[in-house]
Amino acid sequence: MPLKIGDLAKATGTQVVTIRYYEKEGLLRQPERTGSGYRLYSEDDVERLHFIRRCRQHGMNLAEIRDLLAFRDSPAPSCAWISELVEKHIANVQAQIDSLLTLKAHLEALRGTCSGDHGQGCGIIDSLGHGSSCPCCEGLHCRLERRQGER
Amino acid sequence: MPLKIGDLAKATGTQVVTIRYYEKEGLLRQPERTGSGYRLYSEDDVERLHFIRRCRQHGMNLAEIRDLLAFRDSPAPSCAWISELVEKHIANVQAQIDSLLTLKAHLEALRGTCSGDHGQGCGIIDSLGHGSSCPCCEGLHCRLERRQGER
DNA sequence: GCTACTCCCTATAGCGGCTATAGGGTCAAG
DNA sequence: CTTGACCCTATAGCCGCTATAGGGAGTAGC
Repeated sequence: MPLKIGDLAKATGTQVVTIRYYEKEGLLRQPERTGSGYRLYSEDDVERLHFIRRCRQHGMNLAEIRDLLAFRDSPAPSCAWISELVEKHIANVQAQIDSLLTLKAHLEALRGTCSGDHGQGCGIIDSLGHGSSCPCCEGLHCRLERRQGER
Repeated sequence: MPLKIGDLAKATGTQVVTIRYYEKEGLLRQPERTGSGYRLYSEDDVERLHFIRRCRQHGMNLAEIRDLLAFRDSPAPSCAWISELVEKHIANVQAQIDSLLTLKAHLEALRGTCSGDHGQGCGIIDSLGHGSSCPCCEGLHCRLERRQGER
């Protein structure tokens, strides 16, 4: 027995609006409709949507998923490009990781500039620009005058 | 002598349109104008934009940068929140790294499913859904048997 | 029957941080 | 006096949703 959109949403952990969005984008096909226009889905659709969600979790974009679905629907002689796609994603993810590690190092250095040594400037603001000085560590140990009415 | 928007762009490695966008968003203030309406910038503006770009490189969003700029413009008694902001970003970046590492492991597992052992299914498509099988490794070494008309 | 409630429908706009496009004006060099 | 590089404004588009408005359908209890 067919599922309504809300059932499909629950079955796959997807928002109802997102399902309609995927349909509009051509990832899910036009479903059957009841007389009153309600969408009706089958188990196949549940699988298809699971597939899509899993791809999304792997950081693929909708265009890539469309390609994978097309292949799934009618396999072509070669799927070498699928391996390539996965390779590309691995490289991509690795690049993001590298960049985030660098970023983290920078942020930690930034944090270090406000460690409170002997009345030096706070350094966070200084490090970000290099001009005006932040008063926060003007006393010591970078801690907190209380400031009220700060959001 | 004042800079035109293109000069500022070059000096900071920013696109001209992005500079105008920052102005519209209230990160850069309304600059002087020539008689014919060209924007004119000073060295202060160069520094300010450098500050902004550095913050962006640290993954801060425009609202956060607006707050930092307001502080820079007129320092308040406490900047504890700045350290907190940096801490928050470090945690955030770490979370992204963790999530990407997991993702990478998954993608590598996915790649592994198409390594071509002895006629097993390709597994990439299989692993993403779990139903239809990908013909790619049906022979061996993940390459191209023909399969027609499934579903 | 009526009401209340939950679900469903379409259409449109908004998010962030730009980027692109259209349709012009300004200015210095050749 | 034309070419070409620069500048201007205004508006729309990108992605992957999410939110809002304004309504219809279906079911349970009175």
